[in-house]
Amino acid sequence: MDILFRQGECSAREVLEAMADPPSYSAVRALLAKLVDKGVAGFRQQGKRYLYAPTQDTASARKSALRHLVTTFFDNSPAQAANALLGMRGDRLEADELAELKSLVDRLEREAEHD
Amino acid sequence: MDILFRQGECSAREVLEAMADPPSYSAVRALLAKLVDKGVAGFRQQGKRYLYAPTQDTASARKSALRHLVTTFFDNSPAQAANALLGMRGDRLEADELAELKSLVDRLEREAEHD
DNA sequence: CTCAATGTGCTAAATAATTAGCACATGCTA
DNA sequence: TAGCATGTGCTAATTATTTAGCACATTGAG
Repeated sequence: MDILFRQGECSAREVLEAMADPPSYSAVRALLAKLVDKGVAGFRQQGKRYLYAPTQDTASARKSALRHLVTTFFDNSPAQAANALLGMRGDRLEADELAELKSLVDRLEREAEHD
Repeated sequence: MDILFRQGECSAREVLEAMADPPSYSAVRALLAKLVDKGVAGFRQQGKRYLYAPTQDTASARKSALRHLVTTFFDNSPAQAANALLGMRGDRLEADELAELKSLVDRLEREAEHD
């Protein structure tokens, strides 16, 4: 599923190639079929091949992944998690993203005072 | 593993009880034994029972979980992820956490100008 | 002490996942 | 057109996981 979310629509072979420690092609096909009949993935036919994609929309998948991570590793504190996140270096930090973050923090601060 | 990280050291039965859709007790025992011999979990004996815990330290487990999430869902942009995180409502947002966040954002801002 | 609860070690059977590999269809190139 | 690469549908066999349940040890209550 992670691969489908990261890469978007992809074929059985593409999923296989994206896997860290790939099983056989047959196993990947069986797995994708299982995801489909569990309902978490869907597919469409393009030419001769099937392209698989998650059924859940990205926004809600993101939200539940975040919630899970915050629950598991950060004792239900999103702020603590955000803190750790901003400490990750070496990745893109665009100016507009920063500005947005700043205004978010400001807003949260005002809301906190408000209580 | 998530359960071990969330709850810390726990017994086979506790793991079973914490599982969303629990298999049999035997299956949990087999699973924990497998985690141990894969090296990702360890255990110590307390009285008659075994308490299992992750071998990886919390800090690095957090870091790799974050990295994985950012890669999978946020196109490698920690700022975007932090943004989404701060948008999660209904959880603890302590004043000191906010202050820390604010100073972090400020620091990142200065570093950005610096380039 | 005696008994019940709870834990581990173990095993054998059932169930599920993975694998290799076939037939057959489609797209591409020579 | 013919040949090859790549795709699906399918099956049978191997391998892994899950299960129930046994014997036995330890803990705690009465």
